[in-house]
Amino acid sequence: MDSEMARARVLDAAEELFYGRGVQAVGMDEIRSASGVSLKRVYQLFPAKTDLVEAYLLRRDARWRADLARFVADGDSSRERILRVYDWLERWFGEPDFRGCAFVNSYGEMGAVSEAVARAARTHKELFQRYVAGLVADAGQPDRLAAPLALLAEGAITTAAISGSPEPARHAREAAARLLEA
Amino acid sequence: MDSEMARARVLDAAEELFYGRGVQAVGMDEIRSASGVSLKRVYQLFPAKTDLVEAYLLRRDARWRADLARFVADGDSSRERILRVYDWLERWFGEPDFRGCAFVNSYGEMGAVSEAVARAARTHKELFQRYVAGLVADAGQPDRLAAPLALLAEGAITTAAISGSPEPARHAREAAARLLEA
DNA sequence: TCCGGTGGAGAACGATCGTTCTCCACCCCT
DNA sequence: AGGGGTGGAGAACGATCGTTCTCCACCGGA
Repeated sequence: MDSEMARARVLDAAEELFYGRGVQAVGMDEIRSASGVSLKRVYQLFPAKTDLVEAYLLRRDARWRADLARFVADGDSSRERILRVYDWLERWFGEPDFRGCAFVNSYGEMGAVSEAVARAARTHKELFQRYVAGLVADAGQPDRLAAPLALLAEGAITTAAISGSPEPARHAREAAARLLEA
Repeated sequence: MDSEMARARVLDAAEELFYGRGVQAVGMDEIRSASGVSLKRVYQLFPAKTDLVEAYLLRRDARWRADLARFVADGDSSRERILRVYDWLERWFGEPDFRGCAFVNSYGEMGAVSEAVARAARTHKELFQRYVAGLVADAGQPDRLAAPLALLAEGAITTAAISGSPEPARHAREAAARLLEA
């Protein structure tokens, strides 16, 4: 198994465990056993746990936004594409291992104590807001709609996570549609 | 110092430390030194750390909602009172030690591993949503507005926490006003 | 004045965890 | 065939932390 492969396996295991149970609740030894990569190799690839946490967040950010953008791009009109953001959220909320936003969770857990985690969360949210702003601009809608549309999505993620129901995505979608009408 | 007083001091210290740095980042010894209550007494009052965490969340929920309701009640009209929710959030976001929603943070940190924390977060959010629904009903607005108004508030809290800016409260307020117009 | 019990200070214990080290098997190069 | 270096398994180390225990000072009642 080459180094590329080992790295991917470690990151896969880290993502599943960190996201599913929280960063501090998962020990490095558990990542070793879940990934099948020896502890020595894990520490060669990621010299400290914080490096692994950072890599996990960066990779997840890229994949999350790419998945969202791919789904949204299938919309027929620019207005429809905005609303498809909430459809995608609803699908996400329905996944059995959905547990809210990895960045919000990590920020709540370590944001006060780890500047790297805080920065990763800030960057992720900023890129999401910029993406929404792009959709709004493409639809010829006024710029001021971007922030509330992002807030609705953000609120839906948190509410769905804590309540355990995907319903907030539909409420957010309806409200977004109403904001787009005016 | 009687038992009531000791309990209050411990909870005050726990709230400041747990909210400020996260539950797992704070040791019981630090709560002892911050509260001035001996470790033995702390454990008499709260037999385990989880009991202290639960008491912290319960007390914070009660006070948070009471503070909000007191501020909102000063609004002149029922419509104005709904919008004052976002004004109160903006004041909260501006406080120097604001670090997001204690329940969202605790849920992200321990929700997957502690059913008590998950339940406290669910209850808190449910009571907040019910409170918003009451304001909507008082204003004679349709019930379906309650959920999106709560989502805007929820999104504003998370976004303000991570971005470090109180601005999301104003965006949420403007969007809420627009939803109330239709 | 003695005494039992309450409470404080802090050491001690046991577990967990991040990180490193030891020891050994394997394998490519000459 | 021999040797050096890579990698695996897992023990070991040092720190932290939740929780308990020890020892002692104090204090109200006989």
